Amino acid sequence: MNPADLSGTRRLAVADYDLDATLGGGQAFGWSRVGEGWEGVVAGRWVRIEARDGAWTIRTARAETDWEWIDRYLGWDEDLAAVIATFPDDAPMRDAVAACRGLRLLRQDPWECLAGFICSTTKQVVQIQEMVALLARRHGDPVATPEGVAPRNAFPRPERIVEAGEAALRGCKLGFRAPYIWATAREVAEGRLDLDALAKRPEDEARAALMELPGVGRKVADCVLLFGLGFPNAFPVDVWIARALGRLYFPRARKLTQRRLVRFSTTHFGPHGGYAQQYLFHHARMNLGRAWAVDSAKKT
DNA sequence: AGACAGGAGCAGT
DNA sequence: ACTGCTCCTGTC
Repeated sequence: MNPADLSGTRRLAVADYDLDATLGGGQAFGWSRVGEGWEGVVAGRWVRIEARDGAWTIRTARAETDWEWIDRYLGWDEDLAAVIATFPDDAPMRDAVAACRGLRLLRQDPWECLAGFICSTTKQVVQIQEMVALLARRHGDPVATPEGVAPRNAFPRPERIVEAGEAALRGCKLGFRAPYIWATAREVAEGRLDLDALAKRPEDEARAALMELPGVGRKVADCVLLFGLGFPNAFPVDVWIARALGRLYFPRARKLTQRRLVRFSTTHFGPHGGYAQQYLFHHARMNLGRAWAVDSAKKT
């Protein structure tokens, strides 16, 4: 290797992992498709991942001796077959698994995950990505990038969000979410909420603590529990899931309350309900489409 | 061009 | 417990 090239490169064989669905499917908002790969910032490091014929190339700006940070984030060594085996054996799940096999759950930084999903309310993925990118560009700390790659910042830590102030956050197109993010960042920055500690608490307690935060309701809290804190049974019910569940499991129901869907989802889908949810969600969005979902919602 | 988007919080019933 | 309204901002 050229001694002037200080970047780290790692190659490994990964099976049963759909990188596009996982990084671009709406569970994380900081990734961009660049050429044949994905580029983002994980644990304060710029990283590029290319998947080709089951072989991955992971590239970093600096040489790395320890890859635990990215292994943990991607969770590629998780036994997907074992997870899928816990799903209920019904037609909707079989269809979703057949269509999306290889879709995975990421293990994100809890703060970045929380901030991202506060931004997500009443927004579509591309718009959330834009807000998150603006926040990073204007308020995040720079990370090292390889020669020839444009400078890039990490997602701002809570302290930087607090410093930025609400007006600057509105400038990042956060709209009415600006005061939510700001106040939540302050709770974390000033030590009143220890996000990492939530992972060790019972799910109900962790959820309740999250829902104390401004801008965090049940759905956002469940996203953070599932995508950031590692609670495998957390099951975010957004409009897509609500429509999909209604159509697939309650085709004759007159109306479905959020509460009823939450109760159904947390009991019916087993110990890895969150994983099952991601499959149903992605399948409904990618393979069935909006017309399918909306039509079903109206056809009460 | 008015509704709507991968919600939350609030008041009112 | 449920309904209805508002909160920014783009997009179709």
